[in-house]
Amino acid sequence: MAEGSKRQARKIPEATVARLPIYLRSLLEAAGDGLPTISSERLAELSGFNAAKVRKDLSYLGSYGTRGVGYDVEYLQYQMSRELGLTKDWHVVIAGLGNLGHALANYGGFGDRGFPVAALVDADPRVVGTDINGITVRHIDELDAIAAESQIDIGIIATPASAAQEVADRMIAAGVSSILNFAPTIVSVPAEVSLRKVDLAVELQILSFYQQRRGGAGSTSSLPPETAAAPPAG
Amino acid sequence: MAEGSKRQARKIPEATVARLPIYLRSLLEAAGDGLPTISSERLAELSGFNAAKVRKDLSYLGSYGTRGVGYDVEYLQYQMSRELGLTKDWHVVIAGLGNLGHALANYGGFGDRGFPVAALVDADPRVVGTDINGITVRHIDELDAIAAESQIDIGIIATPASAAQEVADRMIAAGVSSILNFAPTIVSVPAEVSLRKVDLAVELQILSFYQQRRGGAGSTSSLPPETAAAPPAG
DNA sequence: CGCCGCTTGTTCACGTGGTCACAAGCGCCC
DNA sequence: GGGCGCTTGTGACCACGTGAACAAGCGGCG
Repeated sequence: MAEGSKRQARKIPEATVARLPIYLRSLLEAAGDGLPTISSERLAELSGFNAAKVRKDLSYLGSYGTRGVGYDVEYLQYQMSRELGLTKDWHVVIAGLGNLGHALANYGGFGDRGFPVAALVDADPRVVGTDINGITVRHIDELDAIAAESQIDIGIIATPASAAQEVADRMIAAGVSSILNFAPTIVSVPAEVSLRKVDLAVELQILSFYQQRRGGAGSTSSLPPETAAAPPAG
Repeated sequence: MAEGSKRQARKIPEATVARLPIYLRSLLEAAGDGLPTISSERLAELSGFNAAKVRKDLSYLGSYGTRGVGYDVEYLQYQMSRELGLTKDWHVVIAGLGNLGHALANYGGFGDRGFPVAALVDADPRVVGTDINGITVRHIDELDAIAAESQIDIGIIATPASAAQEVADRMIAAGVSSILNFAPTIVSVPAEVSLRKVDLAVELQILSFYQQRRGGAGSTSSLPPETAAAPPAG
């Protein structure tokens, strides 16, 4: 069968992709204020970037703006959601129900934003069988069965570092092709799997570096840090 | 008073700074295995980068390697810790004791790595006064007093988005010059304050983008994402 | 004591991303 | 219906980061 439509798959830079969710959040804010259209300048304020970058980023999605007027908030919101793949729900499995995993499982913001938690898994028999936020924790050995019951799109690793690689391997074996890793260790995945990582200790250490450079308690300034993001690793 | 020593403050690229904590973690691993020295190639394996990048990054710290041999693990570890400002403890205050803040407060990994939690603050009177991991939650209005009692170096914002900016402002007023923001909103800080942000929803949406591009359930591959990090915003 | 292999540190070329500036184009007003 | 102001979209330039290739240099062996 041929490709669905004449979708030419314009290549969107990684740096731009990382900003799209921020734009989308800003658009939601603007829509909440009842604004029908928004200019690149205003969107830049809301998202924390500059207007030129906003315009260039949006141009990768297509020419959805109107010169002299701005962007139609609702329409741009729709197009951006579509581009980000947010028109469908992505089912998430959380592995590791320690402090962090527990907090993630209880956090309701995922389901609201189109990422419902479909399953929770752990290896500790004392945790397996308990209920968290209405979901029963199952053993990680059941991962294949869980994936067979319902589609699992994204795996979140909230285990200790020592277990992270094996958990990732099992997720991939079960058909998961996007992984978000919170464990403070390197996880290797094949090229067709996306991997992103969040490491709290690393973030603190980066802050520590810049704070020390400023002279410990803040005197001469050196370089201010602002977080960027890259695309997931294949 | 003149500068302490002939510290010439070589400029380390932001991208390199973001990798230093990863190298340091890899060095700890190597030291745990009892290795006296390590080559750039092996360090590249452990840290997930390539050898050329490792060598270039390390060269910014100085010529701490020995040709034909490699890098002395312990010495490099020390130099890197010093550069990252990890020779002293950085005291952390966590604002917002919801799911995430609670998990962060209970997570012991911070203190171990040189970032002891010095205080917890919240605005909710039902939370103020409770004990978490041996620390009593205080009201956010006491932030100035808390900072006066003991040095506070880094502020972690784990509040709802609506409160984030005000919390940040109060932290800065209390003398905090490094902030890690978990709230899904833009926070503005003056140039002399470092800001980094972690947004779980954004991470998931980036994964969603690449997964959709691959064809939903994974067929043709497009681009794999690997997380990068930038320096904190001033 | 000289040679040889190994690994670093650096240089160079390339690609990506960011910034600026400006022409194109749309809507409104007169 | 024509002109004018406003905002987009894009093209060119520049800085940064990456990747490879190579010379410099150290240690060990004969």
